[in-house]
Amino acid sequence: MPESVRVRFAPSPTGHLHIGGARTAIYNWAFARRHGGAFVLRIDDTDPERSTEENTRAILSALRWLGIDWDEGPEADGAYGPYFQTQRRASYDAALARLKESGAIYPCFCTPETLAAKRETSRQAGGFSGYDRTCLGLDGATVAARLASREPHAWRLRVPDDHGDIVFVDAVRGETTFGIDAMDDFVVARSDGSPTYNFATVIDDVEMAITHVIRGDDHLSNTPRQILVFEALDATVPVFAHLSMIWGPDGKRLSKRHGATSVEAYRELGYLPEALVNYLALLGWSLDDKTTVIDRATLTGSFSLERVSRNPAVFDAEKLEWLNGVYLRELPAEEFVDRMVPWLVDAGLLSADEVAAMRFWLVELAPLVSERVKRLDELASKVAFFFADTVAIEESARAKVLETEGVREALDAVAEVLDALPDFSPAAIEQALRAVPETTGLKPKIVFQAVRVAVSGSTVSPPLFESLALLGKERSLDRIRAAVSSLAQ
RNA sequence: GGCCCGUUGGUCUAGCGGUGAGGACGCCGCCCUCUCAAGGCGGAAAUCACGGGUUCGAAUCCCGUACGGGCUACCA
Repeated sequence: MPESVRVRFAPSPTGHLHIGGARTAIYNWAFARRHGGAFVLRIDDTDPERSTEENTRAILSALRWLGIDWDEGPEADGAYGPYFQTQRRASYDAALARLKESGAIYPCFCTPETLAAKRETSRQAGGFSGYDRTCLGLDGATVAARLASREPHAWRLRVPDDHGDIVFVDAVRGETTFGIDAMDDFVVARSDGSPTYNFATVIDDVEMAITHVIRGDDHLSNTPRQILVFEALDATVPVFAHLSMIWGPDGKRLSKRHGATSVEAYRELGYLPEALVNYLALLGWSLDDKTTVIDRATLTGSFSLERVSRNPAVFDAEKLEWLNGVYLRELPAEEFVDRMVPWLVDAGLLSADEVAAMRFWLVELAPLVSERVKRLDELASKVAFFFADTVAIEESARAKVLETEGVREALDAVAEVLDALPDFSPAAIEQALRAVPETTGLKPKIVFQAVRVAVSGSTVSPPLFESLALLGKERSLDRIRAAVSSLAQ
């Protein structure tokens, strides 16, 4: 690429960061990183009704959590600011003045009511339903007089009469053509002087020297209009790349009724940001014909618009879960502990100031559970028995496992054997426990399950011998003996 | 209505004129195994939306049709 790449992500702070928006951000970011360019974050906060500072903060924090860093934008400065549209009004006004000067735009005094009525009738008749250029036909004196009388008016971009069809090469869709006949003189400035979206966006992209506009499919039809603005401004038209939508399982646009849709919600559900980024990157882009697990470095090193898919993608929560499990398993124990601790603290299993002292123990615990969860939020219930003083034994587990002929005696024997162990290591425990069945006549599995239930309260737990070792001799024995006495008649 | 865009197993995708249409999730089975996972092996699952062309040859190129989506605002 000749000039240095500059891309932007321009969310509207009318809500939290949506999964679809996150994917757009990821693609922009990865593209910028890949080409050594700049990733600009711009806040499209021109809708005063719905935009809030709180949403802006939430979006920034979601992006940070994902690890999507921006080179310019809020809290990052940059030479092309300000990065909030509400602070860029002077730019829009200046551009408007320039276009008035050049005659590229003209005032329109038509009222919204008459426009709506005309639109309705022409649509009924079929065919073109754009503006009929009533106000373009006004003579100079009339316009001057009506302007002078401060009659309310919007400003419209005049589509040049000699303009051919609008053709551009979309980086993901290829050549796309819009017939010029279907283009009407659209409004660039409202009667209150404020710029419309299609105008403001272009001014911003021009002034921020954006080279590639990577955005959602829903803007594809806006592109010819925006190209007209670039041309009126005599600015270089950037490369456009339109991403298809993300759908829910029913083929409809992803929305709340499909479940979690915000990045924040996935964080709260116990997903790892690297897994979410990987999953989203793959939702419409592929590295090759076989790679599914793609780390950040690979993504930023190999992302390309050519490999972005053109069709809409259904969001598959199950695949995301699987991928999250993959990342969880790959985490080194130390790292896993760092991610796990907040969840355990939140669940009240330990307090923040106990963590340092327990670190070594937690690092031992990590591998026992890391390959048994797909989300961080499953952790607390799986390890709770390690932290409790006593365990509540599940009724079904008691009935199915403990109340079996010979189990009481076996547990007695287990307690005795374990008590005699000088070394309470997993290996020693295993050796000792395997010797018990021989004396009781019960199958090893039966005995192991009985110990598992006595100690963890459930028929499902992390590996038994390691768990006993981690729990410690004393607490293990207490629980086994408690189970025995609860069985005594 | 008009204008654009899209269509490969249930899902995400590879493919870019000649393939047994490959991979991943999910599903099923077997193995491993102290439970659960993880892992290993194997399997079912795609008339490449449909119909016409072009070509010796089409999932791949062209044209229609159907279905889905977007835009068509003084919303973004």
